[in-house]
Amino acid sequence: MSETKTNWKKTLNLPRTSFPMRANLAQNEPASVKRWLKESLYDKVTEAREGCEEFIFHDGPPYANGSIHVGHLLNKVLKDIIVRSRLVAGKQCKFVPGWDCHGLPIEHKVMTELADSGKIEKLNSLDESTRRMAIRRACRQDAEKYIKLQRGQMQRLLTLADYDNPYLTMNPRYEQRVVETFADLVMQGIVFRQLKPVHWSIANETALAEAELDYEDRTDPSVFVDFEACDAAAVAAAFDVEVDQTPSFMIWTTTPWTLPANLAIAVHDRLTYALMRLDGALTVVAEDRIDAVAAVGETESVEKLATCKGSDLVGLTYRHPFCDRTSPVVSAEYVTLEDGTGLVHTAPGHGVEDYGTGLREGMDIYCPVKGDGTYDETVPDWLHGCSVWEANPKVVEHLKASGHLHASKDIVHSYPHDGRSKTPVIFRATEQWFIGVDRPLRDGGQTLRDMAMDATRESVDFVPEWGRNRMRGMLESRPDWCISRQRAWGLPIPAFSMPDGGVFMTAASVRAVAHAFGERGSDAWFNEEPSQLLSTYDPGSDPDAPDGLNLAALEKMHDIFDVWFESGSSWNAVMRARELGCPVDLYSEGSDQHRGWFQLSLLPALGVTGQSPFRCLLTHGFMVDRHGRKMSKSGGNALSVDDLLKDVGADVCRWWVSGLAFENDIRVDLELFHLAGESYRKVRNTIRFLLSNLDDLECSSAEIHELWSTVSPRSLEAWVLGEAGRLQTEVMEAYEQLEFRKAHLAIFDFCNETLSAIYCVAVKDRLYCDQANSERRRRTQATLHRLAEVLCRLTTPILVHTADEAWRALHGDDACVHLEVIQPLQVTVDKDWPLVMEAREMVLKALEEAREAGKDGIEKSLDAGILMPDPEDQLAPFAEALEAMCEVSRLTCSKDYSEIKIEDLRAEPACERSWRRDQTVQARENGAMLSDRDWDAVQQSLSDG
RNA sequence: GGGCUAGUAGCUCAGUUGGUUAGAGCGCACCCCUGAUAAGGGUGAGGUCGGAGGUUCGAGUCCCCCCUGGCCCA
Repeated sequence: MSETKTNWKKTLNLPRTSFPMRANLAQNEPASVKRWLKESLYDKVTEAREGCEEFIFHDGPPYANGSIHVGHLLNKVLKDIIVRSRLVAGKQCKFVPGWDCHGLPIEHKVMTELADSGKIEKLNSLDESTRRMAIRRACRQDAEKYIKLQRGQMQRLLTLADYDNPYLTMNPRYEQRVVETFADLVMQGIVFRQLKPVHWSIANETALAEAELDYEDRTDPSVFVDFEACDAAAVAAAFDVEVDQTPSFMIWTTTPWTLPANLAIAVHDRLTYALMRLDGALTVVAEDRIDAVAAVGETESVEKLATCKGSDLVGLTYRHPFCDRTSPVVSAEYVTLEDGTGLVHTAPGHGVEDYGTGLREGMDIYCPVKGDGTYDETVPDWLHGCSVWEANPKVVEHLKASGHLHASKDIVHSYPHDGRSKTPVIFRATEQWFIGVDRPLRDGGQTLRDMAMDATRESVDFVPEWGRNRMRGMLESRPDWCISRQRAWGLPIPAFSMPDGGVFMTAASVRAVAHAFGERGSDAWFNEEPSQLLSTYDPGSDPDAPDGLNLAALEKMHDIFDVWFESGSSWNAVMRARELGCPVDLYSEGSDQHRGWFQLSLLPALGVTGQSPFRCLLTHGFMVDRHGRKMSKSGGNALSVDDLLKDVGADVCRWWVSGLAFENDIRVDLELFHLAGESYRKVRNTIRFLLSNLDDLECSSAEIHELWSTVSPRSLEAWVLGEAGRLQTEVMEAYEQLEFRKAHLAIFDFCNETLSAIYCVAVKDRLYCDQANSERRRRTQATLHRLAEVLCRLTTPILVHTADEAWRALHGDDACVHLEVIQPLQVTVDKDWPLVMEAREMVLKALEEAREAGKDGIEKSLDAGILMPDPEDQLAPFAEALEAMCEVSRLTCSKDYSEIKIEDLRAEPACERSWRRDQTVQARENGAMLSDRDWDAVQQSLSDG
């Protein structure tokens, strides 16, 4: 029996293919990468699309530090899907990858390494320029190392980009463009220098941007301090009472170290304040804070003497508890009753709000704290040279001893920390460079903020749409942009100091330095004299040049640009410089870039060009672990990209990315990659089935086209090609709309349902059992061929390796699917197909019921015949197709049947070759039971040898 | 503390302007096939829609409050 079986097997056209079931992606993908690099695929594709409609995309630069993580994987793969989906749609889409190279993280790491290797002392013995150059050399090497590493990893993710010509923010030509962008802003009159409290990292002795801060819990002393009034009678008058001693104003602070810089007490005009007798002492606090203040001081007796409005207190003066000066009570809107005393300690040199009050009241922006976090000589002796953190307990002790301390208690609160050194930052007033968002531009008179609000109102698209509100909310309230840093690893701000203490920097002088940077790199700032840097500068033709300018007397200043200004100029330094197109059609990054790169690209572009650098912003969410918590390296819940690539391969990672609802949080877990692997395998096996039945198809492409394009509208082929056409439209639209998940699901459903569960099952019999070169089989093969091509082209943006592997199996090893463009697919399909599919569902259900009918149930569908009710004679023309789709031996349609009936055909003979029990089965001359079709096929294959 | 955002079957997600028994895929269970075979097919069981109120004849969908995440700020 088994021998006979084997014999029949030999006469069948069974599937055969070199396209393996197991993808072995980890092993095979690197070969694809190598081949594409060797063939210069990126250049080939951009050349092939020369002159086509363009889609302008711009890559935001990742920071050149460390190995890539899953976040990069998501970001880069999404971008690659965007680019490749435009390419397969027939558009030109260039992609220049970039890296952010300067900045604190690299410098901090390099400094740590230098310290660890004991070189830091030698470094500190060098003169300033030499020292900075030594640091810069080490930083550049470090950045280069990681660019190389990350580039390899990104290529391993099968991304297509101009990796031979990336943009690096540390390249001279890039630096030149950044400084030129700056020159334009200087020309607009919105760049200024100002003393201003900024977040200051004591550890790194630099001002920090918001983006460089981490908020962490910290324990600080929370103190309630009495400031003695100068004039008891004036206070008494404000409250309209008599007093027998000098009252105090009580303030509250969690930064006792800022008390030496106190220059005012702020109250709110409309709040009610009370004159209290607390355990015998006269004190002023907000009426609603009395209980809280009394409680924290463990006060034994509380007596309210009188009340007045805050406005009545304004103008009164008080004596500083340990500095020799008197200061005023002032009014401020931000005073609240949420905590403290309702009287706010104000130090204009140490707080943003205090600073605003100080400016308004004409106070000094007094800051006695030096860059290293210690006090200068303007404070009392006992604090000289003391660090602010040491000062906290000292100040508390001093206040206690002098009787000014009402209460002190440690509290835990959220406090800004330097993201890199993990040390707490302070607010400290320093001279910084700013780009003003509320200063009118010389051209047009609008402010950057107004322009940004206008641009984001309607001329920029947001995906998802809520990004608009988010970004506009940020723009509405953002402060002036502090663009200066006091570090070595960065692009110098080309400002010079003059002998009279003034600062020299005009649009023209900045352009001259930009030119020098473009020629010789920004290292020139450290290696060259001002006269060399300004060699192309002509004071005579610079209307902004100060009177009596003496170039020989200039000295270079030491600030560098905030790295965000560098990356925020990329629309100019890359897209305009390389004539790639600006405004750009799409920027796509994580949603944190609403405040980062998006906003900080928008502002300079508006200042320079008057318009937004992007037409659309796409954002994706952030990776969270399996419990929905944020990913952290230290938490040990981060997955390594290298491990993922070894484990599941890039195509599976890409398949996973394409299926994500990426605008929200993205749960990352190894198990999810394995699940993506299973669904990838489904797609792969479906393609494999198509390919494996094309092994013996030796028709020209014209013949194949003729075969599939002329199928009968009622044939299975017409149906499946119609479905494929729908799929192609749906997927291409989804790509266009940036809805990759939709494309992913459509492709999967098509493979899983339309092909695997329905079409492939239906055509197996004819593929395997029909004569190899019969018209019906060839037509089916032509259809499979077409389906395989459609699937390859549609999956090209996602399954980069697999689509190409299949394409090469189809068209030979010299072919490359990545040069392909989607082709229209049109075939006439009968309108009654929905009825047929409905009938199929009903038959399958009926067969299942027949199967479960007990131990005598019909278990194999080929043992069954179907009597199909067909009241309108609509199904009869599809009987052959329906029979094939249900895998039954016989299907008869008639208006005489009232419901689906299953015929038990087990008494009829089965064909030994096709296992079908069709009525033509009979004993043949060789003794075998075969159907007519199979008997013919056997004879044919024998005569063919 | 503020702005934006999310919370629907074990998992990933759909759920149109409020309207019949809340859908899909995966996974799971059971069955078939062994001529896609480390494959393929069929059937089925899973949900008080984060929680509490409210509006309405009717709410996953609208309003309010709360809880738990995420991003960005303070």
